Amino acid sequence: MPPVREEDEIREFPALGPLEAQVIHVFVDGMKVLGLPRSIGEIYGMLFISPEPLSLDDLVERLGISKGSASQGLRALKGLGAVRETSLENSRRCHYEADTELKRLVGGFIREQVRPHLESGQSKIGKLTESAEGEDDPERREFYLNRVKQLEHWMQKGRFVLPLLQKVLGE
Amino acid sequence: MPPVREEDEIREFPALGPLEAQVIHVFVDGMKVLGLPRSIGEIYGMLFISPEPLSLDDLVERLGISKGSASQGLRALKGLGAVRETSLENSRRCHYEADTELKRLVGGFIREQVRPHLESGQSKIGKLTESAEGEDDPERREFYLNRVKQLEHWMQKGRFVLPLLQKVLGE
DNA sequence: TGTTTTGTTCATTTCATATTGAACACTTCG
DNA sequence: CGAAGTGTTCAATATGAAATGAACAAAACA
Repeated sequence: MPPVREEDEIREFPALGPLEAQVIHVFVDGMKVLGLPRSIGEIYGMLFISPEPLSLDDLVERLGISKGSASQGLRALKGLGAVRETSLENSRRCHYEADTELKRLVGGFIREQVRPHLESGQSKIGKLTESAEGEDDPERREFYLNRVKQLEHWMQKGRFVLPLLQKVLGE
Repeated sequence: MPPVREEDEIREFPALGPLEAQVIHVFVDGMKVLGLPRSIGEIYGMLFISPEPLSLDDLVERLGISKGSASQGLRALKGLGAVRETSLENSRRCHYEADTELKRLVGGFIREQVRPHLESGQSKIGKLTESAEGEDDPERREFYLNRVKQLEHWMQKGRFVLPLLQKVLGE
């Protein structure tokens, strides 16, 4: 497998300059770490490095993605509070710009991506105790109940740590 | 689409009791959030809820996964420090048990999954400034340099927050 | 009203990644 | 030594999530 040269990466976005392409790569990687699709990274990166607000069709052209992707990506980013709509005068299209307040971004991510999973885990764990109680062998039952306790303890830590994170990262 | 009943989920693991199946589901979901493959969640979950250490073939049988998956999954879990090898007497096979110390788990995850990405992002961002300097229009250049600064600032926060996380979650 | 612009939806396709399983290496035993 | 037991590797495959794009609304014009 030949190594990927930087030029190759940049040709990925024929409509963009090197800086824009590099920034977008950073965000694509970042979003991947957070479990978000690459198109969302591309869109946010594009808006982040654009001095002017961009319309949906701007994104479609510059990134070479479909209208569907752009639409869905923008919806998700709005949900995260990562993108602001601005109604530019002398155009009836909607234009978007990146919101760069870390506190808001972290908050949105936690609200949309972390909390739901924590809560569903929470409810799953709630049902575990009764399953453990059903074990006949007392030694095993003890072990199982301990493990369930452990899980509950971890969840507790999780709930404790989230607001802390928000506070620390809040500028 | 008919709703998934709990029985259906449990039939997924014919060799397991309800408690084991439920616990494994919790870990599969959890690992998915962290971006790790389901087989790793299954293996760790199985070990977590097993009172005795299990061999590779135990995992293959009980979870219904391939030897290849089990082997690779165990390797990854060892890398994360989430699994301990114990050499059981009267068996020459290697047996494994879950390590449940949260501090160790968080540390392993940060070391294996988070740090590498942070560092690659770091180096990418390092190269951005020169690209921004290349912009001719002074107003745009100013904007670009500000955004790059912003990125650097975020990275800094990230590096600052990780050890804090480890400390807070350390039992 | 009909037409154009703008954006959304969702069945299909594409693509990245996880999983498989057969071949392989290494031990241990007889 | 050969045979059986144990675990790894990796090319091929299966799977699931994301991207596509055509059909569809909804609004803005003329």
